[in-house]
Amino acid sequence: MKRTQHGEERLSEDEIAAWKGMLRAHRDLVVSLDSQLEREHSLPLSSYEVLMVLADSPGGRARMGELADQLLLSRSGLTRLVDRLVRQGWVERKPCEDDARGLYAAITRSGRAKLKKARPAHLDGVREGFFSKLSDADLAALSRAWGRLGRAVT
Amino acid sequence: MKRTQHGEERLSEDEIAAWKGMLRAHRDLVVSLDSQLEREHSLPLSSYEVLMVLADSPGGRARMGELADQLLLSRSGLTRLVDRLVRQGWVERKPCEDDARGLYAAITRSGRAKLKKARPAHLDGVREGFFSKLSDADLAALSRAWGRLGRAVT
DNA sequence: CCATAATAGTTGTGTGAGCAACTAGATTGC
DNA sequence: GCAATCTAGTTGCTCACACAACTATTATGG
Repeated sequence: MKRTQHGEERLSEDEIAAWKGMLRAHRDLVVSLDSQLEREHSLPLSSYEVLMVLADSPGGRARMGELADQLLLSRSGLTRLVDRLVRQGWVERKPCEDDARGLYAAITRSGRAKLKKARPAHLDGVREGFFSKLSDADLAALSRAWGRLGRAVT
Repeated sequence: MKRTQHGEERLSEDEIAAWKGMLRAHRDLVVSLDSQLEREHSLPLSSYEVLMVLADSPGGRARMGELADQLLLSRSGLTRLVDRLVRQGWVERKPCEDDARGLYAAITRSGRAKLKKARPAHLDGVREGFFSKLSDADLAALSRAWGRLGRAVT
């Protein structure tokens, strides 16, 4: 495994494979999952993820800020995403008892129904495009790698 | 390593770690590299990538279509990205001798100069945020995993 | 050859995202 | 107990991108 040093003008073949491979794999997966959801359930991946996080949250609700953090989204981005979901009737905003500035986004009955329909297909998509192609050893190695990257800088 | 089956309503903890880990790692890295380039060189990552591909292409030029494919970008997206680079004077469009429909995007002298300044810092950023945190075994495992995912479907 | 279809790239248009500025409510400290 | 500050969320604005429609050129086949 050839490694390059600080300041060198190029990466090694090995490094390029690991790095560009990630960019491409990520891209291909996200695009394919998003278009599958859109095609089969008229649901963008971003909306799906909101419903999923909410459904798995206690009481089916979460504070706007927490939701934005979990979804790796800016707060304004989340505001508008939730707007769209509210328009569809899948989410509603609820006041927060102990902080009048705060709001909960809460999944509605109809949101749960939507998610119930979409979830199995989506998870199968992830299994098919990702897990099924990887061995146990691959998965373990990936988890280990993400753990190491996790302790981030800047 | 627990694996879930087709049709199951949830993923296992192990699966979630491997999957969400990739989403987060990718996101953190791209954001950090993009803002570093923007901060230190006023150069978005997307523009940097164009310059890099062109500089590494024979004759410092590539057909618009090929470029779009390499950068995982739509054709129209690339048209506008190249527009911006042309405005900066870092790239120029050149007619294609053997196909009057086609165009080359070609890196200019000033584009090469820009890249020369930005490249070491960017590569160090990748080394710091990615390679330096991973062992040889990790890198090999990642490459292997990307190779398996590569044989894609849909 | 000439009509039809395919291809390369650009342009019109809509959308989802971020940043900075804003509003409203909470917290701190003097 | 009230001014200064901070925090939660939204709104104004801009921008990069994708898709679909378009133009110009090349390839096909009858």
